[in-house]
Parts: sequence; structure tokens; C-alpha cells
Amino acid sequence: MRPFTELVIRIMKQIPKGQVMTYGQIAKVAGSPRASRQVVRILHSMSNKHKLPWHRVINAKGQIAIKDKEVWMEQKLLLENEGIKVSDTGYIDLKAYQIDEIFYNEEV
DNA sequence: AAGGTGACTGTCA
DNA sequence: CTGACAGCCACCT
Repeated sequence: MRPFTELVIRIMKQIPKGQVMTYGQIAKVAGSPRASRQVVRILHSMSNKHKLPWHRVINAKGQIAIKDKEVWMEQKLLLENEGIKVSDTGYIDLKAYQIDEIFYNEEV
């Protein structure tokens, strides 16, 4: 497994309940600012195997970035279940919920 | 090997 | 806030 992949998984596992990170932010912390799409790919392939909090990952606009209607709704409910307010159009207040400090550590 | 694709992003309107 | 566009980059056909 690539280092980048491991980092991304490691980082996502550390997202605190009630807070979110954007794809680009994760990519940046993992060392590849332009690899947001890869973060998405990792989410696709590893989220259920590694039990990652995929619903805490949204796009830079602070919006749920999924097309599938059912999964979209699932994410919205999961977020609201953690106390995060999501508008009807899927928007989230990044200023209130996005992690601003990088808390990444090598241990895990 | 070559081209298409996507749970993205920043910019402009 | 929404929508359109052009970059980006690894994976799939």
C-alpha cells in the first residue's frame, strides 16, 4: 500500500466526531495538495474495510459532494446525528465544523 | 498504450 | 448561493 494511502486513512480515522475535513485538506495534510481526487478514490475503496468516517469528508464548498441520492441522504443523516447542521441543499457551515488545526501524528 | 472518468478545487460570472 | 470551466491525477477499459 502506498504511503499516501496509509496517511489518508490514518488522517481520516482521526477526524473527531462533530467535525469535518475537505478532500483537498486531507490531501494537503497527506502531502499531496493536488491529490483530492485520490482521496476520493481511497474513500471509495477503503471506507468500509477500514471503517472510516467517510461522512465527515466533504468538498471545499462545505457541501455534501455525492450524486447518488440515497447515499447522499445517508451522509446527511449521519452528520446530523453527530450534531452537525446540514442545510436542505447539503451545505455545512465550514467555519463552525471544519478542523482548522492539523492534529496529525505518526503514532496512531 | 490511449483515452475516459470522478463523493475535487479555485476562479469567474 | 448556483453554475460553468479548466486544471489535476490515479485508476479502469
